[in-house]
Amino acid sequence: MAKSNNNHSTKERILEKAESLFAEKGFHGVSIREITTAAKCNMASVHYHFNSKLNLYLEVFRSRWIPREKQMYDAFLASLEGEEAPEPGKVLTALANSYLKGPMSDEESRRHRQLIVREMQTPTEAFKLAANETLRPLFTTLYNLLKPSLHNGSDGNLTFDIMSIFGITLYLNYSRPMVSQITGKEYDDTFKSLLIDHMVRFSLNGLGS
Amino acid sequence: MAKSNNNHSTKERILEKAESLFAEKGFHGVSIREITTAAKCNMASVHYHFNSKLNLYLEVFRSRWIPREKQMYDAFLASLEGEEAPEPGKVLTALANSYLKGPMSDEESRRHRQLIVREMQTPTEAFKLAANETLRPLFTTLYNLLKPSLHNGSDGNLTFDIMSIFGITLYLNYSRPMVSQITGKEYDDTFKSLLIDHMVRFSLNGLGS
DNA sequence: GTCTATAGCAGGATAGAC
DNA sequence: GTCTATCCTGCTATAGAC
Repeated sequence: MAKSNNNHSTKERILEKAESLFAEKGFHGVSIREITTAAKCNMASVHYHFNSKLNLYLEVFRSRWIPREKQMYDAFLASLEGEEAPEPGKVLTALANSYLKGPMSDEESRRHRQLIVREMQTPTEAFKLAANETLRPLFTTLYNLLKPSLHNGSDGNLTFDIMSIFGITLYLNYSRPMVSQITGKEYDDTFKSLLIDHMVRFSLNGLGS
Repeated sequence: MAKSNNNHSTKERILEKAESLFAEKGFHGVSIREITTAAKCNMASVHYHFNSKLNLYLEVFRSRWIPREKQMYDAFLASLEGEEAPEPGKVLTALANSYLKGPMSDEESRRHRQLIVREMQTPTEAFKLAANETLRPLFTTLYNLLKPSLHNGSDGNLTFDIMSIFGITLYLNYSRPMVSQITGKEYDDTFKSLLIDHMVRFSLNGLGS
């Protein structure tokens, strides 16, 4: 299948550049030409390996996005060390560390979340994949972990709470340019850990626990 | 300029359909053909009235998005009735009612927020316009209204808090399909007021006041 | 498995009649 | 101000050599 004497086969290089460009510009904003130029190969390779542009896009999710998201989910579970009923503060800290820190570079994690936000706006088959294989399990786990700690036992509220925590997490992805544009201030080194601290504090307060 | 015997001139019909389609599919996802078919006029009209597709897109912001956002901002200010130091609960309730209820239909307000979220992901000239003319004033106003009530006097925290409130507000726009897809539950009539209640409660808690 | 060459089509933009 | 007709570019996809 892959050329055996290459660290990164053409197929892998295409997937990598495709993910990066789709995240940055969206499906319709990128051409196959652009992808293959970046991947230093010919346009025809995309059709040889993936049949079509749309299928390349879906393959980005299948072979890169979903496995990466599952890794973060596993890291999240692992950092709770199988505790029966961890406190909400511990749950949210574990969540933030696994999903916002994790092993990825800033750029990689930014792209990762850009892809799913684009899918939320204009869902394709990829969103169903992501929802069923990663988002729903995470939601269910969070729901079960947080439910016992709430004095206010309304299920509906907790559902919305978790959606808001998702929202903050995704949205903070875009905060750096926004904060600069809107407040005029500049953030750099400390920005990431500030975001994580904020996310934990705000969400924990938001839950009302 | 406009045909005087028409309630909605061709120019207006183009703007209206363009806004709707750009919101739904993004700039690159829509063709001029699609817009003019929906507006029941010919392709050449776009170039006659707007010179180019990009300029039509920008004009959607200039002549529709920004005035609408300003209306909501004014309604927000009006509902505070010039109080000196309203409590955070009152500020957030006014915010939610002006920005999430307001005079718009559900579909209209959904499109309104879709446009700005797309700009946050892939900013064009339109984002600068929106940031300078509407988002920054709103941010500054909220900052000044909320600052006196906080026991924790850190400026940086309040900046992030407001960004998170923006995030929740924008993200809840997409919640209905998300909640259904992820939880399997269905929401309908009561969904909107549930969202508003949730947004006020969660944000108020999040602020820690 | 990767390349060149090209088919075939859809896109934005323009010219000019009315 | 609105239309028809058309240009031309850039796109996806395919054929076929190596």
